[in-house]
Amino acid sequence: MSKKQLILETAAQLFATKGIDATSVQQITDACGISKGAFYLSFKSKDELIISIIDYFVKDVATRIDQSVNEGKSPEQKLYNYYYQIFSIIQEHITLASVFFKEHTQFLSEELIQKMALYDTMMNKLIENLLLELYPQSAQHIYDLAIIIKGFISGYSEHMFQKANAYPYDLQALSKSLVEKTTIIATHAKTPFITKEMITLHSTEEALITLENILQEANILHSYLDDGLLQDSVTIITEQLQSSQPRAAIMHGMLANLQTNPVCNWFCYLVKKHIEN
Amino acid sequence: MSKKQLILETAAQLFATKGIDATSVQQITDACGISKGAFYLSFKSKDELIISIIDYFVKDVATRIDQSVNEGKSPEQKLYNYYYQIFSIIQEHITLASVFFKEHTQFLSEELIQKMALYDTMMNKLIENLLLELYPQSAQHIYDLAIIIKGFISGYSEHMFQKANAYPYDLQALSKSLVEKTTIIATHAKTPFITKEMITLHSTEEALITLENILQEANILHSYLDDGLLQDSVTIITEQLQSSQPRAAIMHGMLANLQTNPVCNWFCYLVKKHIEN
DNA sequence: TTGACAACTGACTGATTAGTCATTAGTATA
DNA sequence: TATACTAATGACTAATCAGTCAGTTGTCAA
Repeated sequence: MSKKQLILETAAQLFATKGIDATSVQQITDACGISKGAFYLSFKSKDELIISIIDYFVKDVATRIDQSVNEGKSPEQKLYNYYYQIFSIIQEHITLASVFFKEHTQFLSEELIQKMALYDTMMNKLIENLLLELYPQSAQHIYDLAIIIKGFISGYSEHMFQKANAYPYDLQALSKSLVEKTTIIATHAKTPFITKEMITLHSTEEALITLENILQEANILHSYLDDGLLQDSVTIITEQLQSSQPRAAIMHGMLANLQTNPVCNWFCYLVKKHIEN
Repeated sequence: MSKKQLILETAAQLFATKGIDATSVQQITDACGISKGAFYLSFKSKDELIISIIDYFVKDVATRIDQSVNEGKSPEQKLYNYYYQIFSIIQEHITLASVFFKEHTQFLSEELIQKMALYDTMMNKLIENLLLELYPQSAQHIYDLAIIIKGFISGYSEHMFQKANAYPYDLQALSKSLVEKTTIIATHAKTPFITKEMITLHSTEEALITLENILQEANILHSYLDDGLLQDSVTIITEQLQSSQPRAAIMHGMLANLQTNPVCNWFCYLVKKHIEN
């Protein structure tokens, strides 16, 4: 393997595990067993390396997909090959792809990752309950449907990103069209792909609505407020929640106070859900 | 607005336009009209700020979606509200979202962006031709179908990322299942969303297969090779392409030489397409 | 063996940036 | 007005890192 290719592939590996900005040229050359100077004989700059890596993998992907599709005997088999080849490539480059397609993961703290997982679970539950309600006869499809719905959103939102300046999207028409498509799939699909074993055990939504978490959220909210009245309202809510007999009228009033400021929405939402239970 | 909230929202704006790493604390405080010290009275570190921003927006999104779904009178309307609310949020935070969901855009050179657009066009054309072949009766749906296919891929691949360690995916079953779902939508969908005016004019695939571009690719490939025989093969191909009468036997032999090394795939692919025309 | 040339090295430079802290400005109270 | 306290400042430090270049090593032809 040429030195240039060695650097490129080693760097791709490091970028995939540590992130791009967190990987210094020194670390790349160390991993290659060469000096820093040698690096600059192959690439003019770190930027050029990054661009080369992207270019390198995009070419590989494009070639393989095109070839694979052309090998299909029938149109249907071509479509099959297209899907199959793309997922094979993703599986092969899974770590690298995850960095280039969602670079942000690197600096998420362990705590935030857990929190995000909770939010995600919450949203999944929401959509799954909705699907069960809508298509009770397609219960075995709801995990596939949930993924497909997310896929719809991702596909059309990426299209929105690209056209951000051109046309204002007619969101009502889009939403209507996606409801139609969701229903079509729910009523006609035969073979679900996601099986029960493949589903992560859901961490319960309740983890978000513990007294402990609400008190923590109260602290966070407090630090965002500068209005003394609102700050006191938050404090009073925490006092009431911790007392043996929270008084409904006080809670109601305090929530009314907070509802004037959108920053408080999340906190109010949690408190209300907590009261309901 | 409290100082903390001011910093958070200003920083979110700056991150959205310049990227996270490229935005220094100094720039944030300048934009807020406060000193650097004041920043550290509100946030312990830049990392805490980043985490707070994510947390802040995730909470906002989760609250709004949940509320909006609950307002739906029927299950179907709830699904509609779900789609509608998500797209509204995306449209509202479009720049911020694009940074957090695909941070890499910041360091892409203008040249590479154009190249990527070409690759993208190439892949779109591939899938659009395929769809026309498969569903000639659904011609007015192919742009929606192309987006949906990308959405399927994005949805299931994200699921793969999460389960990377758990189960090896059965890619054949997945591909089969997606062919089925694609066909279901193609045959049953009534109202396309993407209209003709919304489609960007395609830059032609030919831009990739010009002699000029192939010569440039020859240079790139050359720099990745250390085997003299392969390097010479590349050189000979460029000579032949520039001569008035390229000799088929030579081209064929040189391509055979190169085909032994996967690094040459893309170059071979371009040269073959060029010869075909 | 010598000389010429290319490949390679790693200490060094200059620029940038996160985070600190001694000092100052502002404000409320007595 | 004097005092006490908090909020805010910005020059400074320490660390990192991309990129350079004077010098070294390896190679091959004469």
